[in-house]
Parts: sequence; C-alpha cells; structure tokens
Amino acid sequence: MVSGAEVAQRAGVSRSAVSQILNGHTERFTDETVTRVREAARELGYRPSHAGRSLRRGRSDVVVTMVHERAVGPQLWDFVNSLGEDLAEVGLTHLLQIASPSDAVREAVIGLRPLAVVCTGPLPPGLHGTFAASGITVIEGALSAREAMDRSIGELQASHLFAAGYPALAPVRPVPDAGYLGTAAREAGARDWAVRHGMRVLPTVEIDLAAVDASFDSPDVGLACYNDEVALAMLGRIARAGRSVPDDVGVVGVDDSLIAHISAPTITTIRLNLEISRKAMVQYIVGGDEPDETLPIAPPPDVTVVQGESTRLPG
Amino acid sequence: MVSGAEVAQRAGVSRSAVSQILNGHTERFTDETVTRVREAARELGYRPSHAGRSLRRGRSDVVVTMVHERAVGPQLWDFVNSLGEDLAEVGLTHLLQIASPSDAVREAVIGLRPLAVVCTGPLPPGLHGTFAASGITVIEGALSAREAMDRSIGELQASHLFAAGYPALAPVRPVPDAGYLGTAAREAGARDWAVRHGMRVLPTVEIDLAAVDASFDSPDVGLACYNDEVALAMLGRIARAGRSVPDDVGVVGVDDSLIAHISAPTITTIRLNLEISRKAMVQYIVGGDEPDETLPIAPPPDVTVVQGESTRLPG
DNA sequence: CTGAAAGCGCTTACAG
DNA sequence: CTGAAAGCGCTTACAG
Repeated sequence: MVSGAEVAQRAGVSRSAVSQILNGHTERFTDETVTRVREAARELGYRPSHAGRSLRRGRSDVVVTMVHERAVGPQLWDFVNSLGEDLAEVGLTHLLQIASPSDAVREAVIGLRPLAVVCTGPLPPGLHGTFAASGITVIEGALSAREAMDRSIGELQASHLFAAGYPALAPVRPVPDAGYLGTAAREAGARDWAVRHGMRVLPTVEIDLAAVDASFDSPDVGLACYNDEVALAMLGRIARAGRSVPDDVGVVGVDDSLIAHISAPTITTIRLNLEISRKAMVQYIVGGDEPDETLPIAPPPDVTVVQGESTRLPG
Repeated sequence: MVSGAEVAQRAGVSRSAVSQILNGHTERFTDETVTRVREAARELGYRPSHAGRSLRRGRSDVVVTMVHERAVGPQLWDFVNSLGEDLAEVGLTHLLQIASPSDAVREAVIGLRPLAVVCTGPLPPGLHGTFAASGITVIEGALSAREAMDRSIGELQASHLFAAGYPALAPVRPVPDAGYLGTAAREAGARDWAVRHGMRVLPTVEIDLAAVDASFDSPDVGLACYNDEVALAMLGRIARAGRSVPDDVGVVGVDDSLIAHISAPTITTIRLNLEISRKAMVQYIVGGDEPDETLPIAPPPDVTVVQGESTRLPG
C-alpha cells in the first residue's frame, strides 16, 4: 500500500506538502513543486487512506444508503444510482448497505463514521437515536416524505380510474407484506380519494405473488395495484377468469417499470419523479450543520400517470 | 463520538484493556473486569472506529461488492443479500458500490482498503491490477466462472426446448445491450448445443425492451430468451401476432424471477443456484493469503429448468 | 515558501 | 493480571 510518505520521498518534499498539494491547497507552493508531487502520486498510484483521513478529520466522506427493500425495483435502483452520481460530484463516496434484521449489522455502519446515512425505509427508533448521537446525519424514509408520496400515488391511481369511467375501485396489495413499503398509505390514498368522489370501494384484494391463483370475480372495477408486479399478476388472474382488460376491468400499477411496458397488454402505471428529493438530500448532506434532525425539506410529491393498455382512456 | 478511551475511563481500566476485552481476548483479565468493561461499552453505545482499527491493522473488515448490472434482478439481489449474511457471520462488513463508468468513483474504494472487492461484472484490466497491487483480494466475474455458467444456461435452454419437441431454436437478446452481462455466452451455449443435436438454428432475435413491437413470424420455434423480462416481452409480441404459446412457439427465460411466475402464461425459466459459489467466495476471502489472484475455485455451474406454461412438457 | 510536530482511535508487543 | 508506549496514514496549526 503506497502511503503519502512514499509520495513525499519520491517528490523530495515533506509529508505535509504532499497532503496540502493533493488536497488542492497549492497556493503556497511553486508550480514546479506542485507538478512534481502530482506526478509522483500518479506514478505510484497513490490513494489516500480513508482510514487515516477520516481519523484525522473525525468524519469520513462516505454516505451510506441502507436499502430496506427485499427486492429493488428499477425506480429505486435508478434513484440510488443517481444519488451516487450526485454525491460523487461533491466529492462524497456513496456506498450501499442491505438492511438486515440484525441490529449488529446495521450498527456496523457507525464504525465507518459516515457523513450521513440515508434510509429507504423506516429505522427502528433506537437506531435513529444511536446514529444521531454519533453525529451522523440521518435521512429517513429517504424517498422523501415517503408517506405523503405514497398517499399521492394512491390518489392518482383512484383519480385516473375514475376519469376512465370505472364506477368501483379495489386496492390490491401483495401478501405476505414483508418487505413491501408503503402499502397502507397507497391503499388509504386510493380509498379516500374514491370515497370522496363517490366511487364504490370494494374490499382490498390480497394477492400472493408466489402462488398462481385463478379466482377473480369483479367486473367493471378499477384495480389500484401496489406496483407493476402486482398489476401483472392481476392481469394473469383476470385473463384466467375470462374477463377482459380494459373493458371489464382496469388495472393500474406503480413504478413505470420495464414490466409495465413489456407486458401484453401494457400496464397503465404511476411514475415517481424522485429527482427533486435527491437534490434536496445532497444539499442537506453537504450543508448538514444540524446533524441530529431528519431531512426538513419535503418537496411536493411529483407523480404522474403513464397510460398503458390496461385501463380505458380517461375522459 | 464515544471512543475507547471513554469506555476505559468509565470502567476504570486502561485503554488497552478495553481493546483486548472487547476483541474477545478476555483470558488475561478477571471476570469482574471483563463485565465492567462490557457494561461500560454497552452503556456508552461504544462502536469501535473503523478508521482507527483499519489504520492499525493495515486492512479493514470491509468487503465491497461492485454491482455492474444496470438493473438488478431478484436473482442477483438474493445473491448479494446472502453474501452479506455469510460475511457477517465471519465478522466482515458487506458494502455495495454501484459500478460507475468513472474510474475515479471506482478507485475510491481503494481508499477504504477493503479486505476484498467482489465484482459482479468485468473490471477494466487496469483496475484489476491496481486493486491487486494494493493488496486487495479481487473476485471478478463474481457470479463464479460467469462465462461457464452463462454457457450452461444457454445449453440447458436448448436441451429443454429440444426435449419439448421444438424443431428449431432462436436465441433472443435485448438491445441495446449496455448493462446486460453474458449475452454472448448464453447465446453461444444455446446455439452450439442446438447445432450439435440437429436442431435448426434461426438468426438471433433482437428485441428493444423500451419499444412495443408487434412483429413476430416464426411458428414452431423455441425461443431461448436472455432473461425473464425478455421472455415476457416476447410473449407479448407473440400474442399480438396471433400465435399461440406453447403450441406454436415455446419461450424459456432465465432467472426464475417473480415475473416468470406471475405472468400468464407462466414462463418456463432457468434457475441459477449460486449458493456454492457464495460459500467458495467467503472461504476465499477469509483465508485469502494469495490476495493477487482471482478466485481459483470454479464450482460446477448449478442450473435447473423450472417448468412453466410457456413451453410444452418435455418427453 | 516549506517542514516538524501533534493527535485522531485503535491494537499489539513489551514491561512491570 | 494490567498499563505505558509506539505507530498505522492523515491533516492542520505552528514555527521557521
């Protein structure tokens, strides 16, 4: 492992000169020295030790995102991808940790002394406190005001189904629900909107994605499905039951995933634009002087309908 | 941030005693001391600094998995999940990095001085050398002998389609292929097997998953699809073209994903058992005394057919 | 314009 | 049975 000392030796300068020059504080050195040091670092393939640096600084440049989802959809994956790019732009390193049921595993991230921890799901109350007490910025329910967004999703599903002329609505949720986030809020959003606008609301359909099940018997209903996978599974049930989409039954999913586009019929779905919350997040992390508060910015949920063949055209 | 020194003070012992006891070397201390130290650590919520520890040890207990896939399927996600659990069992911390096209981002992991880097995809040749030179164990093409496994997948698809009585075979690959790993090897595996056994091999079908396309015109053919998503998309094309599955056309995917099970018809697919290679990997990382070699263990690819409704029953 | 020194938190070989 | 000391690689305030 090549250390700063070796770079210093090769360039014929002191250890501290190397440190300063490589960190961009070149103003106190001659151009010649600066070049020599940079050259030496390049030739040796020097990478400053994260350990040494963060020990000295008391904080590292690592941001850890804890992914709670048991399965990551394209939406979330894109988000996490882009977040990484945004963070890289401001010189931060983005790492993912798969959330485990074990506290020990989760707490291991404290050892890293990350600048911030972003959680895509809920954190046990104790852990949040532990992080905060360690001076780690915590951004919880990271997909920004998750609850509000989930409600908006449900509302938009309901309003689309209403506009498309389905007189009744049934939410569809996956069971067992371990690992699915926001089921309740999406369902409540759809249900409440439908009630407010005089749609008939049928009992929630529960679907076990692991089992193929042919039973389905509710014509002229719009199904507000938890996500595109659930929607696809419902399409299968509906077909097996001999009902037709979108005439007898409308199906709307969530995620604007590949599945929605490649399915036949294609699935009407909800797209979440998470860009705003991402920007807000990076802002907050970088300027994070209130490390013991959760993200105070709740940008307006930005959700839109992507029309597919699984619902009638509105209007 | 609570340090070992604070624990020592609270327990009324020296800094080194804390270190030793918390690392399990309790034999040189009285039970009473051990308990007092552990108590103090617990009360204070002490988490040893990763930076301090790895600085001292010269190596950290972090294993970084670089995920190359532009989209993570359930198969890969499960694998990564389980790998994390396996590593946790031996006291290692598993972190994910989303592979970026930027070398700077990728090389940032060197700063962490990880014990090992696991790559689900190919590494640029330069980077591999850089890692190895830094004494980092590199496990490349992590899904163990990726090439061999991909070939086996293709072969198994072909042999299943053959047994199911389809006289011809056409591979189906997604385009543009950025982000899809192993397309060539799977295709070659299917093609070669088919040729060897006297199946007629049709030109490869290219499908753009982003576009809905109705053209399809090859009855009595078995389609060896790159993965379940591609298979689902082909089902759509076939239905739109008025052909029937599995009578006119057989479709077999790869991944044994949820999609295969919830689709109507359900999709015959290939399941990859990655457990063996995972175990081998952990072994190799833990006992890694040859840090500059790639994983020497190439466990036999373990792939099986999961029969769905999208192909005729074999035999 | 540049270097010597201190100290971040940790572990380990050594001294008592 | 326990503590004092050294040193991992880094950065920064200070001295020249």
